[in-house]
Amino acid sequence: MIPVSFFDRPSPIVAKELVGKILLRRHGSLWLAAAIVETEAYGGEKGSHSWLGRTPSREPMWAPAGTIYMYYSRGGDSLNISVNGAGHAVLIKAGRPWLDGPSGSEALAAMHALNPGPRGPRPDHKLLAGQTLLARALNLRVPQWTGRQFDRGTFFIEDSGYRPASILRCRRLGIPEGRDEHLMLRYVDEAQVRSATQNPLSKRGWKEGPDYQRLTREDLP
DNA sequence: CCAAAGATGCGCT
DNA sequence: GCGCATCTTTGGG
Repeated sequence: MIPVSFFDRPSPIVAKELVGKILLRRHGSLWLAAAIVETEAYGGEKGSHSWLGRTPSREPMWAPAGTIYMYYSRGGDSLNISVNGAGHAVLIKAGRPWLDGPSGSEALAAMHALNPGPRGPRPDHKLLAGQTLLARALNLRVPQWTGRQFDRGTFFIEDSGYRPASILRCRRLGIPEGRDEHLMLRYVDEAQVRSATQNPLSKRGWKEGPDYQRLTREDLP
């Protein structure tokens, strides 16, 4: 289990270093397992939920680093973790099934059952390719988890040793104009980009440098 | 009580 | 790329 101190750092650092880590979620006798493919960092800037005001449902954003913050929007639950800084957090935006987990392919079948597609099963690489899809496949709901801490008995994050060879850093998605939408606070494991919500490389008009940057070995821990 | 927005997902073109 | 379904939270009456 990743120590709480991991989260007690600025949101861009935590967001970048969470890419490739493993979410482990107990489901009956199984452990559902997913590798994190995409994250977004949120601080005190506009665009962050904390900027909208401190309300009961957003309170976990101000809780000590490592606290789970979940919210419901547009028909689905989303998973976040509070980090260093008042009202700062990281959003877990996409993942992929991790078959080297404790329950192997049994966990994969369970995740498919928890998150079926509208017309039959989804392709494996799309099973957790979105923030609400990820929460659904891991059976994470706002009422049960917001405001709580990770716990090695039911839900925690592990370092498998996997290190992305390159991470793409680009703009966050869904941020309205005028709300710091240009900030480069989204992080995607380039090797797993087909499990991300959008591919920065194939987005029309986007060029390396101004629109996205590639972080490689020297930039990564 | 109700309207409106919201860190989205999906199907169709 | 665009429109529509989704449903909780919020804030104003």
